[in-house]
Amino acid sequence: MCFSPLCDCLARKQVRQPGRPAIRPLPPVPMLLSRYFLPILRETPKEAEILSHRLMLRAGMIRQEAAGIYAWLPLGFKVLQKVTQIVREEMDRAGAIELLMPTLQLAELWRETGRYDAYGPEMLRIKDRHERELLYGPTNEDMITEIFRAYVHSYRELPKILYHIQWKFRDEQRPRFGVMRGREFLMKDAYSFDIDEPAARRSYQRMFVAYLRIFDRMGLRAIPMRAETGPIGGDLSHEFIILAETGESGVFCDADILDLPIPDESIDYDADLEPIIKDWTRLYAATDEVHDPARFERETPPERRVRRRGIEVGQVFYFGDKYSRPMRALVTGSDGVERPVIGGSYGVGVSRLVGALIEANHDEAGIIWPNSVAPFAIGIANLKVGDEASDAACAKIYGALKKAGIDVLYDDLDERPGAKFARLDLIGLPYQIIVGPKGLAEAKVEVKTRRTGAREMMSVGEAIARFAV
RNA sequence: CGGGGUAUGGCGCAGCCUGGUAGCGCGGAAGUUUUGGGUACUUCAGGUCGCAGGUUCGAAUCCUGCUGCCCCGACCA
Repeated sequence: MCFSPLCDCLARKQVRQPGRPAIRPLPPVPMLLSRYFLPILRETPKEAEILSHRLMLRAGMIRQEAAGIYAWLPLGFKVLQKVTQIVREEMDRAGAIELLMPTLQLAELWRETGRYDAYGPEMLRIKDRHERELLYGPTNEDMITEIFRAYVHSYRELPKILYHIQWKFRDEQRPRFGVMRGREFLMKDAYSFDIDEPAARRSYQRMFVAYLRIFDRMGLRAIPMRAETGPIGGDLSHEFIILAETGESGVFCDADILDLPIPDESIDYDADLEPIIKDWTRLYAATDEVHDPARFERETPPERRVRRRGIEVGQVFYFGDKYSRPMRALVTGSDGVERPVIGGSYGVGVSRLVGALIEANHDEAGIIWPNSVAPFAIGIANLKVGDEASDAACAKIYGALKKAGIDVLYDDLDERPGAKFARLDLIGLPYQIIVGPKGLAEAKVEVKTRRTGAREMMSVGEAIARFAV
């Protein structure tokens, strides 16, 4: 089994081999609960309807500041960072290049594509002190195209995929479901630039495969579903949907999709990705918006027909010269002819993913984080603070795990055991090491796996060896 | 954007109909007690009752306007 702190294969392995510890300590910030900022709510705020929203509020992950606008408290922010980092690593692996564009954009830019007037009240418009019209970016096609055209003029510099992870604002008529449908949200948006349609198709495939890996690393089974392509047409648009009871859209797919293999980290993005895409798009998969019952029944045997609910966590699409033509983002081909660069864009709802992860991973007691995104990998509960043996055992375990570079939260508060159990279960750390006089009387501590509820008594040394490599 | 709710201490709520010094539970502080799944008790702190007007001797309560938030629909990463 792989224990390397630098290896990102662990989340997936853990999902497929439940019960085996796999810790991914990045970035490790060991913490004493007495020094942390973790405002747990015992009762559920009434405004929270959906489960992930309730749990995020109760676990002290977020605080609502306005409709659809949230402050990310330390625990929530840690998860958000871990999700962000996975997205970043997989984009980088696929050859995309990170930059950072501003949240505010000039209206003038959006007028070039006609989108300033077309976008509607969903776009937040602002004026500065000089009465210049600005907007809080709901997306960045216009700006990235502006950047691209300023510097790139030759096919020799292509292909390029640029991305950033930045806050967006869409003034939704009705924000709800906590971070799943906020007005302000964190999104990874990537943009590809190619000389022609076949090349653009290859960029699309790169992002498609990268998306399979991103969600897989978070322990999510995201199903690419053919989506509406808008005015440009073509067959190149997919939504990535994860199955969850509380999903917003109905989902219909072939059960076999759920077992398709995910390309591992050794994948060569420069190779032909067509076979992978074919595998993943061969079987029926559609949201209720584009669902074709007749075709579903024709192509999918009854026992493989899956009818569930799903949450959209990503979308990829090809848009050709929709922006490059009006904005005159032109590149010269090998034939010496200047033509609009061919583009696509690729979004992942990063902050939404945090909510979606909870929707897909919880029980009555609270959240159950997949290892790869857990805010802390392990929680240590000292059931009797002040008891010499308990304090010493906890200190030893905490010190060893900390030294091993593991993200560990040590509950050193002087509280009742019941409160500690309830809190640890609520915040959903994958493993709990429970230390108290009863166990220590037999020189044992208890290691509990949150997901399965399995408990195992072992010595302090064994508990440390279990997690620290 | 249509429809419906709601606004009282950090959180969850009662009080409003039938105006008369603002209450309960949780949480917080101090203490006693307890100690392996949210312990019990005592004491304490904490609220211009969303905002602005109006009616009245007197308004959380009645009237008018505004705002925030939530839910149901149509729309969206």
